[in-house]
Amino acid sequence: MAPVTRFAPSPTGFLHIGGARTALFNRLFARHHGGVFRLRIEDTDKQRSTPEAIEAILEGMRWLGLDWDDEVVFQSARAERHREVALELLEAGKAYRCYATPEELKEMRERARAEGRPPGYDGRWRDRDPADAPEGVPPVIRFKAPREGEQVIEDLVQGQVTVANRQLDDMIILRSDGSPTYMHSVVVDDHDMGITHVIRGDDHLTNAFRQRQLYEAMGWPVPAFAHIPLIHGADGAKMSKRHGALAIGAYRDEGYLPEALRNYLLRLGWGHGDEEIISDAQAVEWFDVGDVGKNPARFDFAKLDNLNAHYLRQRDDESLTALLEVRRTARGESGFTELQVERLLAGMASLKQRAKRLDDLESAAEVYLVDPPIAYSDQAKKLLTPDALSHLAGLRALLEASGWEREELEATTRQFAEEISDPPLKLGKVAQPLRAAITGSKVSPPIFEVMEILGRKSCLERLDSCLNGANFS
RNA sequence: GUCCCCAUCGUCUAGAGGCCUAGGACGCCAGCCUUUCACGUUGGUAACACGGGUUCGAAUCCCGUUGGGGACGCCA
Repeated sequence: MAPVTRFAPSPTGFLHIGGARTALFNRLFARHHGGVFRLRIEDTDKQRSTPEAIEAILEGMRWLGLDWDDEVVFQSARAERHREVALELLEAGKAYRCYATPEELKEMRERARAEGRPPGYDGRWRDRDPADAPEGVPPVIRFKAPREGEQVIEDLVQGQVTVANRQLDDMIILRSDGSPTYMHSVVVDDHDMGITHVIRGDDHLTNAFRQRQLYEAMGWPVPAFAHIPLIHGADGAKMSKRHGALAIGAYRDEGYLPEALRNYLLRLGWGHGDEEIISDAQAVEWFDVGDVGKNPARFDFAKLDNLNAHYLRQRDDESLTALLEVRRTARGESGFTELQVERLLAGMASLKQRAKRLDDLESAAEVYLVDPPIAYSDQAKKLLTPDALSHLAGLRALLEASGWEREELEATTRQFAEEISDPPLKLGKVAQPLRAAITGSKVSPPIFEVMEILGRKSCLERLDSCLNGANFS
């Protein structure tokens, strides 16, 4: 039977990096086994769920390239069905009404803790006569969990994990307002959606035991579980949603490519021999959830950057130019002119070799985007000593008559430095100030390439403005 | 407090009793390439948490210690 997996985020925050990895693994597992990957939005908490968050999650999934099958299931739309199952359990004597007040519950927990017992509900309404029900108190419905024995889960990642039933209390499946709780909805939905493999974060492991009890009470087949370890921050602390730039959109904004993030996330907790650069097709072919490690991984931006740089170099120049334009218009600035596009396309090959992220690429691309007079960095100014400026003045005269292919430009500059200049100079002595004058920066792509792309007119303009106006020393 | 899980270079990992004087990648350091920066390339640094077993032999199996993490809501 082909497996059916699902990613089931709750829209109380944005899609974060841990959720993205969970979704990735679910998708890869399904694709690998020729199964189905579904998406369910767990929006049963009406107070905290927002339409913005739902949209952000869907957008994050799409951006990351995590396409899902079938329609998105909204848990809130299924409340009636959840209630129906809860009532069925009540009818069958596998659940009961409980009238305990929040104060009583709190006290129970405190006492249990003080006495060294597992904290939780003590079952005081479990076998009580319904006639004892207090007037006017709406009850919750609790699941009558087995008290003896144990729950054994054969987790695909964690291995066999056992918990004694006495550790688990009678959980609420229907709130006093009649709405279903998460623990209950998940089981009903996973069953109804035909989920065969529940792949989710390690933080749900203990939930699995309770959920297993419910499956059994309903006589439903228990799905396979795979609880994958959580991602930790660089400091080893857990990566909470509050930890700053962790929403998936933040990675996009900082200039990470979805394929780089996918590759990075895949290698967190999973490996395939010595493979580091793994294409989507290879990922589908190689990935199996059983190979996921049990130890939590720390998030390392340096490695992500390295992967991102790799995929940046891999991208074609057109798509990179388009990406740059999108970033720009997203800030409310105008798109590129024809000339700018022409220059970017010509220069992209060496530009992308120098960038780790799109924002690096963007600032490196500035050379081709600004009009003179250009701004000079402090380091560029340092390069433009009186001596250097006089060299540039000499070079300018030769440039006037030089061919403008990069090789010709280099030959001209070399000729000036090594033959005309007295005493002779090393190429760098002239090329560096030239770079500063043309680009306003100490670093850039090969200067003769930049000059070729910029064209004669623009370069001489920049040179003149540097030579005339400026006093850099 | 109760229960559960984890433990190989700084980080991600390979390793399923001899192939391990522990491999790869990122980072870091150095060399080469070079008009800068990068790319590329060559080399280097660096780990089996600790203590007991089991075994002819343990990073790999068992137990304990320590250290990390997670779960214990009418949240999901």
